Amino acid sequence: MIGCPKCAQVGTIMKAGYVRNKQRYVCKACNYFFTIASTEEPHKRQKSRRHQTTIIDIAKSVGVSNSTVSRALHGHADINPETRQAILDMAAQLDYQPNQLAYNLVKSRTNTIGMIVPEFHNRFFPNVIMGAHQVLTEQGYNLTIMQSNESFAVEVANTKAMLANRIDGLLISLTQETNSFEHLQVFEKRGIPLVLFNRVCDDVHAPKVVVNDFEAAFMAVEHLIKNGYERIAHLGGPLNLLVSRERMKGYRAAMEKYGKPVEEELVIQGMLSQQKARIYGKYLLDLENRPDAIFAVNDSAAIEIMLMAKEKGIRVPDELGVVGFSDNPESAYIGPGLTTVRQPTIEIGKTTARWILQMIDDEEEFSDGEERILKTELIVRGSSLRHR
Amino acid sequence: MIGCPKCAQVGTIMKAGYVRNKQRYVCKACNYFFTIASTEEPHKRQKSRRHQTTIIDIAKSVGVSNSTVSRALHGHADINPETRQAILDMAAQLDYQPNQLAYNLVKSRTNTIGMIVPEFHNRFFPNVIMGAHQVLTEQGYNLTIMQSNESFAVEVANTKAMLANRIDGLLISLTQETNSFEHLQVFEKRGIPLVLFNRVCDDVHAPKVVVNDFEAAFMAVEHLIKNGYERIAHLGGPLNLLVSRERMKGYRAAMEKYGKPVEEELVIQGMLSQQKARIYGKYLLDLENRPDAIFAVNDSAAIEIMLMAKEKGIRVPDELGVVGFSDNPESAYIGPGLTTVRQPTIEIGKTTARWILQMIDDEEEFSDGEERILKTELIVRGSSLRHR
DNA sequence: TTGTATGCGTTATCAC
DNA sequence: GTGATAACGCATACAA
Repeated sequence: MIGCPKCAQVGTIMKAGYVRNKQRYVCKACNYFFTIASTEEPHKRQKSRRHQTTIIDIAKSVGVSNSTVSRALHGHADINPETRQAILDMAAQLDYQPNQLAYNLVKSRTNTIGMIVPEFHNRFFPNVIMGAHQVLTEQGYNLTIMQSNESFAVEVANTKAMLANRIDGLLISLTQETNSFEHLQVFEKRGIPLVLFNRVCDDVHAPKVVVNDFEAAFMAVEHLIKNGYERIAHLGGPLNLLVSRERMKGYRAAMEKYGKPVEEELVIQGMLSQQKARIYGKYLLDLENRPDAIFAVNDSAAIEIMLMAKEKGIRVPDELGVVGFSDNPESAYIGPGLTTVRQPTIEIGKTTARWILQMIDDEEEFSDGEERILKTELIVRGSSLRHR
Repeated sequence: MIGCPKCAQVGTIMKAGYVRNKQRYVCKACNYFFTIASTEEPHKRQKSRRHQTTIIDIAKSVGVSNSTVSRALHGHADINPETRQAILDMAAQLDYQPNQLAYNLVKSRTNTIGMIVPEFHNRFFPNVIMGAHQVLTEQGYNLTIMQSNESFAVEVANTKAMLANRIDGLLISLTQETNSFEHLQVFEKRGIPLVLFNRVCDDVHAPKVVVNDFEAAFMAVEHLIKNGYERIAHLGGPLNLLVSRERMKGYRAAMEKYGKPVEEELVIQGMLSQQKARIYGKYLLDLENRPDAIFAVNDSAAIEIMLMAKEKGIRVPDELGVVGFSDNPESAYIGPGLTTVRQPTIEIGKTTARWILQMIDDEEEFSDGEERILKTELIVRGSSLRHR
């Protein structure tokens, strides 16, 4: 029990916070404040087993203030080269590792861009990541990747986490399920740059990077038509995905342009899973009056079709033309080769990354849904070249 | 120009810091300190255009202290249900988003696991990521992915960034170039959990998750031998990769076991690029006395071999058996099908993730290089089945 | 050129 | 049940 240094009373003393690592007390009797150097417990500093050395440690060791250390570490001007060197040496000696968390907190920016992708199953998103990663690292940004796993709930959770972690910008490609967009509109509201790519939507005011799905689909179908196919089916993706809708439109437009009637029983709109592809494929191939060509919304589906055709003894491309979308690696190697649409995946990544950096630098206003449309390329292989 | 409230002089006033958000001044004439509520500029708070609402804002609005708000937000006990609800409502109304940075700083943990992979070119790492991601998100952890791009320098930079961002643990697969390991030993020194996978090394005391490369290679070569191939070449990877060395050993062991002499001109050790694969493949196929089978260190190389064989009119599998490693998606579709070794990629990811979580929870000591070895599976396809 | 003091947004300790 | 206030580690405006 301690007594008051002023009125010498005992039992009237209570703690009153800390001052410079010393316990501060107040005497209730005489209202006198005083401190006592906390002897047995040097409060925090160096307390925890795993104390990470901080700039304060360096400052103490060198005998300067923490601000000087901070300046030295950041190569600010106006600093004595000798102190500076001493600080740098001490930092190395103490194995100093800057704490990015503290830095970010005080700067309220993280130099980190977030990216949310729906899946890692195909080459598409890994490639986009590679492209974005390259641009971002060149500019000194980190890239944090999350995966929504085609689940709306996970996507929302991911955006929340990104927000909480105060990323400087978000690149996102939506899930198949995503039909509501509040979780994205938050970014707009808070002025955090946002760029959508590939799986985009019209309900959020943010730049979008896409490919010319409509044109690509149009060209793919046109290619089939020019190769003599007449009754072309379309195995499409879920209609809440813009890309599916665009490809569907492209299909219909091409059919119309060349005067081919679209038989609705040959047009399917569904999910993208492999299982579904098999089911729809079977349906199409088992039709009494089966199509002589199929334009599939992606390569996985197209490949399923080709495998089933083989099982059923239907010859590709003579009895059945097939065109896919995306140019998966296996498409070059299967059967007679799968004709498909190649997407500039790396370029998509680079473009989205450049755009968001620009938004950050320019503090550019959210554009009213501006779109950048990258060009695809039709890769013609055996599956669509009928031997006449 | 303001005058001194005490001596009423003007022009003797200078700023002297802030006190409770008020500008503090001192009169140089009479040495009197005083403050003036900064009217036009309420200092910080709400100053920045993009002020994020904080718990303090909530506290003020509700009329309680920030500690109460903090407790309410975290569902602590001992809080009046009404105040609690009021706080929650206000939080929603003000669109409060917790600042993870501040949270992390004070807790000095981030709930984030870092992962560094050398490349995104093959399916391997994306799959590992999927596995790890699943386990980590289930346990409430975030996963931050970085890519070293097969560059040692980038790898070192990445580990530094991870360190700076105070991740709670690191999962890493090394680059082909990595021959020194100080950047990893730092983790050990600082007690940050570290797990190596796939591309591991013996120079750092950390758990490793690998597959049975030796056995797998042994079985692959054994399979070729049992299918009647005699002079089996090995197109190996760079020897500083442990996986390459193990596969090489497995190859040699199998050859030895079955009394096949290893002809050193049929054994190549090199880098993994596609270009190199073509060069080495050409060398092997152009040999005067060319091998009748090739065991390649990965599928990309094996596929290059198959393509070149086709170009040269060498029939696979009759004139040349080929076995790869990894089971890339295209391997199932090429030519007669590529026999290969399937790695449990998803499981690798899950295992590394589980392990690092365990290390975090148990504060487990760094094990002395303990290893977990997952099983591979030989996928037999046409490329190794000679028609006798 | 260097030091002082304050703030970034939270949590946690302790007094009440 | 609630309120002060000290950290967390760093940057920086001002003062010196």
